[in-house]
Amino acid sequence: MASQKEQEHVGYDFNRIEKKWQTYWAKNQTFKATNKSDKPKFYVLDMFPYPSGAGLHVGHPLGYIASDIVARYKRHQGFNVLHPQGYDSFGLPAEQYAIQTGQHPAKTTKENIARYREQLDRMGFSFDWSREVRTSDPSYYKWTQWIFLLLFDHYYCIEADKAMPISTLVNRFEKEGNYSVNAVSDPHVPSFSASEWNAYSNEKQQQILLGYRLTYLSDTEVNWCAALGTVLANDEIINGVSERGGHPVTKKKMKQWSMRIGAYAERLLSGLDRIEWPEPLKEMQRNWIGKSIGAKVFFQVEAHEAKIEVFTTRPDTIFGVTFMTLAPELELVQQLTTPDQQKAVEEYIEKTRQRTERERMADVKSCTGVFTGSYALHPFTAERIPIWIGDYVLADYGTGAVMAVPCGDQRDFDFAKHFNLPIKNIFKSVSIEEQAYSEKENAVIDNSDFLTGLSHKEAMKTVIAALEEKGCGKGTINYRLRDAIFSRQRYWGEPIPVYYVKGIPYPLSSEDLPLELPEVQKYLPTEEGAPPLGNATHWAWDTLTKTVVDNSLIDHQSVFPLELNTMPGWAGSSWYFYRYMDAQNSREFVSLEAKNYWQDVDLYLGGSEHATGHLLYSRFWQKFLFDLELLPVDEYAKKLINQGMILGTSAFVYRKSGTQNYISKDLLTAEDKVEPIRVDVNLVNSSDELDTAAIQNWQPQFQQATFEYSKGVFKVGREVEKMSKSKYNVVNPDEICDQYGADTLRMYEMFLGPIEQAKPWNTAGISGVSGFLNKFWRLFYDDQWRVTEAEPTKEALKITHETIKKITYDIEHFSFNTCVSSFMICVNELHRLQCYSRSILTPLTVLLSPFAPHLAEELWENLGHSHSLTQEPFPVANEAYMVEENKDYPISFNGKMRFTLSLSLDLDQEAIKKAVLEDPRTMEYLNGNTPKKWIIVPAKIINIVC
RNA sequence: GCGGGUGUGGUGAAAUUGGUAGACACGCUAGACUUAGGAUCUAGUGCUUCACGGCUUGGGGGUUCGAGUCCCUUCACCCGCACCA
Repeated sequence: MASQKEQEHVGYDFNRIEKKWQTYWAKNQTFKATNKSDKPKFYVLDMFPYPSGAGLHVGHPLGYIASDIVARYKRHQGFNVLHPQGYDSFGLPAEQYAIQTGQHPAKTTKENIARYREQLDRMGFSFDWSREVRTSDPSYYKWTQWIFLLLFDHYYCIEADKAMPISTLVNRFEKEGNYSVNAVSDPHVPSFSASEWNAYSNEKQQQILLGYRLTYLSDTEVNWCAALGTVLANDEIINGVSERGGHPVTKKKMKQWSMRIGAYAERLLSGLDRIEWPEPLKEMQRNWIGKSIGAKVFFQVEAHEAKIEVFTTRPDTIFGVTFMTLAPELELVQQLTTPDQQKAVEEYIEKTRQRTERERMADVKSCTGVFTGSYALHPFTAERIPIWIGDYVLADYGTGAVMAVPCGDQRDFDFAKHFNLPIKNIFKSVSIEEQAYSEKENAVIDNSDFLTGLSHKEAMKTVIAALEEKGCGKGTINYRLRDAIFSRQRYWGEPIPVYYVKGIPYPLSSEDLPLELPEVQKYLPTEEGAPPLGNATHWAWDTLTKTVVDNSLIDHQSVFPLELNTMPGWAGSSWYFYRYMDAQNSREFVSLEAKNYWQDVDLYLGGSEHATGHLLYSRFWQKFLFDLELLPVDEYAKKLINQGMILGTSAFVYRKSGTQNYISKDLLTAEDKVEPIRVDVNLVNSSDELDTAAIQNWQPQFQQATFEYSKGVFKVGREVEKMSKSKYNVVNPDEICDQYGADTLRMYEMFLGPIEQAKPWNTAGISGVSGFLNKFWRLFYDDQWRVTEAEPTKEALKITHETIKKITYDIEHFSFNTCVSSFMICVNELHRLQCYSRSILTPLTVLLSPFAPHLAEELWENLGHSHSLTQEPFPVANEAYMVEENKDYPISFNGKMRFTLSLSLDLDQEAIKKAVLEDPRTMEYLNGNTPKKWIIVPAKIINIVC
């Protein structure tokens, strides 16, 4: 049998061993975590995968391997480890597959999950599968919907700086109106007294309350992707096109659910300082939140009731204002436009509306705008300031209006130059002939009435005080973070548990959750253009009659009384790490005992691509649930590591234009006109040589192909890019497991390089790791059992303890690649020393187990143990074994005596000091012409002190 | 444009606080054993030189007895944000 022959030279039978131990672990529930333990807890979490139809490729397990090493290591260290896994199983691909094939997304999702599970199991991960979650499972999304209802039922109180029940807000409105209420709200909420509030109709009251709720329904300018038929969140758009599919995105006004994440902007920002997340990722979140400190200024419009509110970070430059610019989308624009400018303004608005996001972004340089015909009055000088509109001003940042100070802002400067508007210099001894002067530090304000002569800092203070006193401005902090759109026009997502009466949304009772997805005939929008759930009319009425107690509250006139949109992908992933703590609980989202015991995630592993999506939204929900005292901490992950992506190495063949003739890469010349064509990387060997026979069966287009070989081989071109099915560069972990075994795959992925680095997959080096595991095996077996009871030599002890020390240190620092190297050195040494001593091999087996768990278990059993080594204490290095008798150790000597030994032995520092001072070489150094700052401690000193 | 990161042999990469640069592995070269194999083992392998030696961490400069590591400057590549007032 071929496989037997293979095993013969491979050394150990990984197929048998891996299957054996995977079965053993499953049967004995070896990795099941308990929610009660005397041991300290440790929670290691992976970002759960979306189960796509393509299955796992070798890039996916990278993070899982790293986290598994940590989980197993921590178990050895005596921790009660929670290491769960689940599936983020709502999502677009399953739905698009459903549209094409009519297969229910639940069915394909289930199949994909089964496939994922099979692949994950093969790699020997120590997941506690009894805690598995699936976001698309009603028993899970029940609680996602429940959290939605909580958000609906709360508002953000600025005084308390936390979320509070909407009922307390209603109480205040009834007693005092909203004049003194300090809450985060929609800017359009009117001011009212208690008597006005009490006189409002229920609809009006509900409308107002929506302006306060942490999730709310509003007409929002959204990113509409026509090709996908849905809206997209800002983080789902990359370079102006949809992240998924790369379709164009335009602005559109729609009634949408949003999440008032802006209320948490400051806490999301300050919380970053308390968590150990990668600095670049924190920086990304800081940028996304985009805090800027400045002021709001109100400009009275001449001969008009309206005031224009602007936000500026440079109120100190207010005397440099020569015009104002409004975003074209602003409603105010209609009111301000004078009759003779009407036509121009309308045309301009229409033009900007039609531009896609991408066009607008691509075209940053051109300067466009129109004069509205109106003027504003300067708050201090009452000068007339022309009001323009221009699409360089964004409607959804700040107030959508800017006071233009061309001398201090380059964009205002360019606009002024382009439209020949005046430019006034308010900076002392600075030329603004060529460009604006945007420097803050050295600016001295000039030509500015009471601000003249002040520095930027002083002027800021003075002008804000003056504005506030005059009642035409206010110091303000502005955030770039925008409220997150929460509605998706999709089928395969959590239904939003809301019904409508006269257009006003009311929540379903939490008793009636989950609101389950209905069966539908088709997964496309209805003919009226409503989302797919619009196809399930009977479902809507059934739900209402079953759940809404008061029949009179049901709007029988409505065409469709239930919410048709579903939740976005990030809803289910924003809290799943708490569900793992108590996954089976049907009464609570997580029990008090479970959350109090596990508290939070100690180590979270995942990709940095979630920086401004999942990782920000989940922090937001965390803080909200913390405010409600439903969670014990307000940051859920103490430490986060971004594993780098494993990239594919695509292969290309070159076809001579217009022919079926392919030419080997090394024969290509610059004159050749060729088209590069991707071919399956599995048909190419590690020397970039293509199997030209196999490729003719791969795709029909190659059946007629002729190949121009070079020295008998056909070379392909290579390019590193993202691993993806469509690029034919996917390497399947199953194949690696078949050929080398899971332990080899695990160690090789770690060996590839630092965990945080992106790196191309390359199978070439795997034989080194495979060889190492066989060498390890051969310390135990070489035709026969060779473990001895002999006392190890000093040398063997030294290398062993050095290895233990190094690997412990490296695991703690997530430097798994160097761990593998240390193992290799150790095993090579032991072979050289012919050391097969049980007292050496026993600790090494435990040491290896986080990396190559199957092999370690097998060897452990062969060493005579009847139980799994999972809970075995991790070996501890004894550094006394590491001292070499005839080696000198450097000690640094920085003026003062300061000892830095490469060993952390518990040495008598005073004794060393004395010995060093007495050593003749010390005086030699100290008296030498070139004073050295470091000296060598002779080995004998260490020996003396030891 | 702004913010962040990375540059070390043919390749992936090591180098705890500044202290023998290139550990470990792939690849390559030679050899041993072989029922000739993608097994195992030994030796060699940064560049340069016959050799002694010299040079070497993208380039240039600085601090230091000593710099891959710290500082300045410059170049290249990667990632994120992008008219944010």
